[in-house]
Amino acid sequence: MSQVDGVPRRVTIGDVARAAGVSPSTASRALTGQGYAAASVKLRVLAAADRLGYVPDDIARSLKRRTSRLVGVVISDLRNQFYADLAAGIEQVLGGAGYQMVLVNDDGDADRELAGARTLLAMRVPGAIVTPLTPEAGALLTAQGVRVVEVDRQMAQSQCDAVLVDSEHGARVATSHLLELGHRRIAFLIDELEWTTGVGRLAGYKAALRAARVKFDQRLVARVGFGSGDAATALSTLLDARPDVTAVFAANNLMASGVWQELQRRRLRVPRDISLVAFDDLPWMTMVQPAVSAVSQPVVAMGSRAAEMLLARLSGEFDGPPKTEWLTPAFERRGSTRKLSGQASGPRSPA
Amino acid sequence: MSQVDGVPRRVTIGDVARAAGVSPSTASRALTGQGYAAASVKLRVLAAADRLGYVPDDIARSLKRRTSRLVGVVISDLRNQFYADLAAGIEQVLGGAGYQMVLVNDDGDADRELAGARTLLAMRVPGAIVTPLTPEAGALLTAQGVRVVEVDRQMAQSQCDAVLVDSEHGARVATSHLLELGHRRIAFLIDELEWTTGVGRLAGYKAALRAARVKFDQRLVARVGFGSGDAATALSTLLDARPDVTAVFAANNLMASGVWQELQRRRLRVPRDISLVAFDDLPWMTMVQPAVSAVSQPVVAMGSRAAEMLLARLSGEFDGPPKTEWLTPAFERRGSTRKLSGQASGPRSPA
DNA sequence: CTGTTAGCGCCTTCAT
DNA sequence: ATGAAGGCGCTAACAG
Repeated sequence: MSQVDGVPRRVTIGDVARAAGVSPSTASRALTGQGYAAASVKLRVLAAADRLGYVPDDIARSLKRRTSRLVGVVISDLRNQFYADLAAGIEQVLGGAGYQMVLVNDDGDADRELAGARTLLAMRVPGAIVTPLTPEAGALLTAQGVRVVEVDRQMAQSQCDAVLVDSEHGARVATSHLLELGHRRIAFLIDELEWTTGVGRLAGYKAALRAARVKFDQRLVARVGFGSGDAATALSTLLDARPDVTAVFAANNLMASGVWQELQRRRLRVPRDISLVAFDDLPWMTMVQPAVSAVSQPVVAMGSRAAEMLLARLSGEFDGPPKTEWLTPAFERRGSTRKLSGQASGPRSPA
Repeated sequence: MSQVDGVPRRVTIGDVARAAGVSPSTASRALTGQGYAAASVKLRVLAAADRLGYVPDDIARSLKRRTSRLVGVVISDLRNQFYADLAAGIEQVLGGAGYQMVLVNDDGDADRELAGARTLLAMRVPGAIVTPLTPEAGALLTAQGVRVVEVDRQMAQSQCDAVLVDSEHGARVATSHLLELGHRRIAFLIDELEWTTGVGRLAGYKAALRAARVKFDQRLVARVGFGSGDAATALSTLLDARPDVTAVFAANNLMASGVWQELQRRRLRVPRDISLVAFDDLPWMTMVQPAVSAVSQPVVAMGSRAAEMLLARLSGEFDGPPKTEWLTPAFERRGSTRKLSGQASGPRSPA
């Protein structure tokens, strides 16, 4: 009955069938509810299964059905709350539908992204949700029949569903806010311009300037590395070169954090000496004094929505051509932005 | 060759074998490296596999081997950075060893934890890492031969490995710090006293008081609900009842956040009017002014270590009785704590 | 409504 | 060193 090590052999559907006095197939039908099974028999089988502590083997089931109940989720950095929230939203919907989430972190590395895709392929996942780094990984999966939904950003070439936030809109609103307050020289910090996110945010910034008839100045745009201290350094350099800057737009939460630290280090008073807006709203932004005005993205909802779209694809309920959904971010005006005072063109007052 | 929908039938080891002119068994040996295979044959098989884009089917492989390369990770709340960091640490180690992480969020609900355990059982995971809510889930897994490692907290009855932070030590150091600064009436906010974490933190707090010969006052301990605003409310009630409180110990990052907000709302100046220490250090604690003194836990390392222990168990490399490892937290003294001024017994100055 | 048969894709004896 | 055969646990046809 049990093995030497004390772990009993797992009970199979055969055991249940025997205990209930039926064939394995009948047991299977009774258990899964697929196909015919007399009510009385069904009861007997269920009772036997319960009594024996039967747990169906998903592996065998998946092999037979040629697909699993696993959904791959490939994100860039779980330690960034943005991605964690995304994953949380995804997991919530997936779990509710009986699917499991296999989480792969690619650390922003395209090779790891591709390796992750290959792993998912080997696992025969029916679908995947990715924050894409390159078009390759998604293409590989799609080519093998895996349903893919891109979240947060979209790779131009990709031919799959996507759930995105309207970056352009968010950045435009935030920038317009600064412009309305009288700011004219607004530094724009961003760490990438390859994805729809970076491109969209810069486009929104520019669009707002254009609408306000303020000339775009390339030198106010700082392209920042991905390191944690890079934003602070970049801002430092920029502020030294351009003492006339009166506001900063940090294009994501990492930049915002670096900017905040640098402003503190320089003892610049926000918003008196300089105004700040961030794209992507995080809890710390309302804990600091003053709270940081930010473009708030519905991150968890974005994850949930992506999972819903994927599930609809998998169930066949939704079968049209690739669809892209846009979620609208909300601008949260808080204390870090204020009307530019009298000497609009004067340099910042030193600490 | 390919099906109507354009998705080619997946290439199996049989296809590879045929292309290489060998039998499936030989192809298997060549591909896995298990068993004999002539060098030349191996090369031919590998080439064929590569050419055909062969991806071994993990499901079939798992069925045969009766175990998968998936490790279950059950945590309480991915949106809490603590758990996200834990998961990140786990994923990093797991991924490096060719394992995948199935992430299950139980939302602090015992039923969901148990359901998650059952799912993992069905998936035939060889191991799981859990932040336990109850002993049941872990016991169920262990009983079925799944290797379980508990992280962060330990359920008394459990007979499995665990990686924990020394809560008692951390809380003692933080409390002693306050005592050394002259504080005598230190509020202690905690949301649970069922787990080793809560118990340990309270024990550390008490131990420090004892060492300083300060009488423990039960009325200074606020038992707080799990909601986001609960900590603020609880602190509010406590401060009203005890205007003589001069310092607050928030026993986790959620409490700390609630406390911070309440102190802000009351316009209490930290550390002048009241000192604050937190257990569990989060980024926002160094962004606010003053920065919050905190017991910093090696969260990512704890996750990594748990994964390492699990892998050692799975490989058979480690085979002794259950082992519990303790990681030591570090106290980060920052601006939120300061020496109690002259009128040590006077009430806080009103805002 | 039920049982028999077959096979998902792989690996692993066991012969050769 | 290689191939043939069998089976992991389950379920979908098919026959009854």
